[in-house]
Amino acid sequence: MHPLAVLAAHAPDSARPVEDARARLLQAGLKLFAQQGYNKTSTRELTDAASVNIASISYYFGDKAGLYRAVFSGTRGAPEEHIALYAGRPLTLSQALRGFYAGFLEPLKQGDTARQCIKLHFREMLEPTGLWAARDAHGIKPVHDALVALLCRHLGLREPDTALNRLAICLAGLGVQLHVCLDVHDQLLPGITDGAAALDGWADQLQMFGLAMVQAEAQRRSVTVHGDQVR
Amino acid sequence: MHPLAVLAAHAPDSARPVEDARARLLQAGLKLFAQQGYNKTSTRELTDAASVNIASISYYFGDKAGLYRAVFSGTRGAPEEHIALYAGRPLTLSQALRGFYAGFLEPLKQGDTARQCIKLHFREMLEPTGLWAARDAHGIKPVHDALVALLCRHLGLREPDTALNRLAICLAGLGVQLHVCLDVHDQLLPGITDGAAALDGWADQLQMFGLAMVQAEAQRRSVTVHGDQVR
DNA sequence: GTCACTGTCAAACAAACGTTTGCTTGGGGC
DNA sequence: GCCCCAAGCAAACGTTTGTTTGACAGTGAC
Repeated sequence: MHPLAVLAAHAPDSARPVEDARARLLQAGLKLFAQQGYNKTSTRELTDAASVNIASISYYFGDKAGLYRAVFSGTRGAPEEHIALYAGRPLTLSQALRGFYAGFLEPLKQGDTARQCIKLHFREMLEPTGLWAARDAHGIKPVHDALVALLCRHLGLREPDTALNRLAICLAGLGVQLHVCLDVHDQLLPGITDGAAALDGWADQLQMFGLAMVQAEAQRRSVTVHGDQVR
Repeated sequence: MHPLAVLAAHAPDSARPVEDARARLLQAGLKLFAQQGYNKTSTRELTDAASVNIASISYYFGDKAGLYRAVFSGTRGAPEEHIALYAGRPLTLSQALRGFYAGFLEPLKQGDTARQCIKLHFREMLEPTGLWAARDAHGIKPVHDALVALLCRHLGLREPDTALNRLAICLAGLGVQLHVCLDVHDQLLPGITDGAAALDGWADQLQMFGLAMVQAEAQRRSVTVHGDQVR
């Protein structure tokens, strides 16, 4: 190909990229790191996807780890953290659970970016790179504690015991599993998490299941949870 | 160090290894692949852990992928597959769920090897290497189908619908999440999955929660599941 | 003794990796 | 004119990756 043909082909390109190389790198980083993890993503793969030179990573972020940190910092918090909004308020258990699971489902309603952010967070949670300093800042413990406090209040306990901790783990697990196994589910039953209607169905059912689990635990303790009822 | 010192240090070593290099490689492979995945595990790391020469991988298994396949083939099936034993038999729903979750918990009662086998299976399920040919042979779909069939029978349905599929996903999800988040849980609440007594507690509670979820779904459909009761 | 075979070893291999270098470009300030 | 500086580029750097090589020691058969 004639050298000038390249310039000609790139001519309309130079009008398009209002977003600079830095932004494109962050975008490609989010996509690729979420898709295939940190180690499996090479620097050349990143710069090719972003259509920038290899040296740009060093130029803008110091190194590959710097890019990862920048990508991770730019993402919103994990979905479970919605619980903080509901745990402290005088809502019924049913309402609190609704909000809890809505936090998990909301990112699925939005675009690819939101999905990728969540995927990256779960990746970091299940297999820490060590690059993201926050030991528990991306919030497993505080979320669990909030959930435990909520359950204690509704079950009339002063202190959580082992069984209540297991209940909290299982309640959160329903939401976690939804994201972790997302690809598996979609391959097993295509479209089971696609569309707003399907996600609303999930919200209804998760809320119902969560409530049923709490009430089963309450019944085991011979305690009644007032204000709610398995419909 | 004097060259002969190495020989002297290795002298008692040559008496120890009744297990040959091949077996040690398989052992190290299971441990490291389960711990840190395929890509993060280098060949030198493997041969160092197995105390064999680098060339041994090529000699015994052809290449690194061959070693991985050999390791994976040597592991027992995933824990969920116990459901096949319970789904077809005329047990109560409660008994079937007991058996289902027992399948998840049993490997935790056994030694490190069993834990590593399970970890490797979940790794392959959530993030396929592509080296293990079996697309669904390590059994997500058949397990789901068996669970769905079981639920259909107990809920009096001819054909599964979306809500029932979601129920099956959530039931299995409780068991899956237990393994996937094992390290997270142990860091959050140390010892929550340690010891036979704790695992029996998990079995009781998972069975109870599973039953509660099924019955909540039955109630929503205005159907009664006879023979079982949320205790 | 010689041959073939098995197993192990240090050394080297090409390829891919993350990173750095030195140079060029384009535009604004003086 | 000049200098400066952000931005981008091809090329190379040194390391690590997975793999292969050729030599060496041990063993049993003939």
